[in-house]
Amino acid sequence: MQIKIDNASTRPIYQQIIDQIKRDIALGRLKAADKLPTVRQLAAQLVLNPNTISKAYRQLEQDGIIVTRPGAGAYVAELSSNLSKSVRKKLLCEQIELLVVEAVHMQIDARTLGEWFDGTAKKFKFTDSEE
Amino acid sequence: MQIKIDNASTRPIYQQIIDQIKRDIALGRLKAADKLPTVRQLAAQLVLNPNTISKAYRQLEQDGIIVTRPGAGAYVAELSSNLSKSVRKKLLCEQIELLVVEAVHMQIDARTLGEWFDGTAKKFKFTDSEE
DNA sequence: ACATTTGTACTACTTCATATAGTACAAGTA
DNA sequence: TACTTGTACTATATGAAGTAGTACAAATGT
Repeated sequence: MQIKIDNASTRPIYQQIIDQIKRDIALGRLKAADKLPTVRQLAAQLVLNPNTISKAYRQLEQDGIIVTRPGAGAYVAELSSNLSKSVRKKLLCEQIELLVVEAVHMQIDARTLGEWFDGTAKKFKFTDSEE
Repeated sequence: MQIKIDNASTRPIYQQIIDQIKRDIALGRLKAADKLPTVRQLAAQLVLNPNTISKAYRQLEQDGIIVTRPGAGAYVAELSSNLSKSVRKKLLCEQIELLVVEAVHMQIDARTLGEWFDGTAKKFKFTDSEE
């Protein structure tokens, strides 16, 4: 596990850990059933309090991203979502709006933003389209 | 000004105000030189402390989104960005990554996400492309 | 069976962001 | 001059974030 904490960031540490684990899974670097570092291992490696790692793992388990078992460890779960399609669309579109608003205020034109979007999306392992 | 505060949201109130003013500008509902509500007006309307509104306005002025003058009021500024293109790209692409990671974990395929992205972007008034 | 490892739960504490409350002031407006 | 407006300041209360330390139940390895 290669996780980097940016202490200058306003983003909470436990959230940065969540971000990077979810990112590694979405990139395909972590796959279902892969073992994650133990809470104490990762805490030692990042020089953080174990409670902070535990908080990140707890949140990831809550969201169905990983499975944890005391004594065994933490493992990547199968991709799944218990949310309805409409709720997922609502959540994502809210995030898309914030992104687009930022782009407009940065005076980035629509074509350029679209290119950056496509270029970024290309790196990730999406679920197959249902066609 | 039509601003709605979601008290159930984890997003700070002053940030919600910033979000919605930037959104209205990006949508074209607010244009350069338009007058914003006074701090005390908006505080009374939303039943909030004037300091909270002031914090939002201060942040917006800091980001060059609005111009404020004591005695006169707050006005929408011209669109501009003092950031280099590379910094803007970095900031936006980080936000795009977070969005795409969320989409992958929600099992939304690339084509669907692209459609939602285009559909949302279409509503906003982008800077013209330089072609 | 036993010792170890692992995630979890809990309390206590510090620090910082958020939000409110109230006052005061300088600049612009009428 | 009287009023409005954004700003600055102090003080206070609340909650999140992070650290520190202890304890416990479940899984593992021997």
